[in-house]
Amino acid sequence: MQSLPEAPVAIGEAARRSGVSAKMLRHYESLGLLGQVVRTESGYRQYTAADVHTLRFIKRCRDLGFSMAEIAELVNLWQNRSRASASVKRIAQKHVDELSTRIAAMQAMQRSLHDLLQHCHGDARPDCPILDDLAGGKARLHCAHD
Amino acid sequence: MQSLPEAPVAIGEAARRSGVSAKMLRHYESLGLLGQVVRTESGYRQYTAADVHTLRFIKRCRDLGFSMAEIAELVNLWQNRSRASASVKRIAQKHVDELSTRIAAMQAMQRSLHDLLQHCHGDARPDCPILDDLAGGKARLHCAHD
DNA sequence: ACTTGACTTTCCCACCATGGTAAGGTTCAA
DNA sequence: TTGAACCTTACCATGGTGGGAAAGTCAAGT
Repeated sequence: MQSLPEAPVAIGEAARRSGVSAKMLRHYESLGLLGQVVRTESGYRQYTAADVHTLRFIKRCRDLGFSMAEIAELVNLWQNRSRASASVKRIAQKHVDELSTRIAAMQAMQRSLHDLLQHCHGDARPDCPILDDLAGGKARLHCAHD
Repeated sequence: MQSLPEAPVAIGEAARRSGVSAKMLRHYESLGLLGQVVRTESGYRQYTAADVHTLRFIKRCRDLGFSMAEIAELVNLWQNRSRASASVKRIAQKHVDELSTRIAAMQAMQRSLHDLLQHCHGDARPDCPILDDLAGGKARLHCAHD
C-alpha cells in the first residue's frame, strides 16, 4: 500500500522525493532550515508534504549555486508573506555578481593555459614552455596575439 | 644588513618572496612538495633560493587553478630533466577541460538567474517570480527568448 | 646582562557541503 | 521468528586555507 501524497514520510522517501540525500536532510535540519521536524514514537523523522516542498526549494537553490547562508535567507523570505521582493532580488543579484567574478577568474586562467598549451609541442622531449612559464624564469609567454 | 639573495632565509622572508603564507609553506612541506627543508640548530626552517623558486612555481600553479595533486606532479616533472613535455601538456589539457566544464556549469546558473532577475520587479511588494520559480510550484519561467 | 618585541615552532580547531562508516534500534513482510 | 530494509546518533574525511595558543629563539636597545 502506497502512502498518499499528503501523508508524512520517513527520511528515505523524503530524500527520494526531494532529490536531496538523507544525510543532507539531517544536515539541513541541523541548520534550522526546516524548523521542527516531527518524530514518531521511536524517533523516526516524519516529513510532511510542506517539508518536502521546502527541500525541493533548497535543492533548486543549491543547483543555482547559492550558499547555505543565502539559502537560509531565501527560505525565510519564501515563508514570510510580508517579504519585499526587493530583498530576494538583492540576494539573487549579489549571487549573479559573485558568479560573474568567479567565471571571469576561471576564464582568465583558461586563457593563460590555452596560450601555454599552444606553445608546447607535447612530445617525448623534455623542453616545455609550460614549465618554463610556471617557473617564471625565462621570458613569460605573452604572444597569444602574434 | 640585508641578506644576499643567495643566502637561505627564514620562513617569513620566504613567504614574502614567494607570495605564499608561512602557514602554507609548512603545509606544502608536509605534502612533500619541497623535499627536505634545512633547519638551523634551533629548529628554524632555512629556505634556499631554489626553495623560494619552487614556491613561486607552486604559487603560479595555484593561481592557474591547479589542484595540489596536479601541482605535485608538475613540480616533479619540472625537476625531472628527462621528463616528456607530453606529460606536462596532458596535465594542463586536463585542467583546461575541467575549467571548461565548471565555467559552463556556472554560466548555466547565471543564465537562469539572469532570467529570473529580469522578471522580478524588486520593490516592496511580496510577490516574487524568483521565489515562485525556486519553489517550483507555479509555471517555471522559460521565456528568456520571448 | 636584561628586557622587549618580532619571529618561529608545533599542535589543535574551523570553515563548507558532502560522503562514508560503524554500532545499534525499528519496522514490516515472508 | 528471522532477515532485509530502514532508521538513529556519532565520528571521520575531503581540500586549501586561516586562526590561535603555548612555548622557544633571536636581535636590538637599555
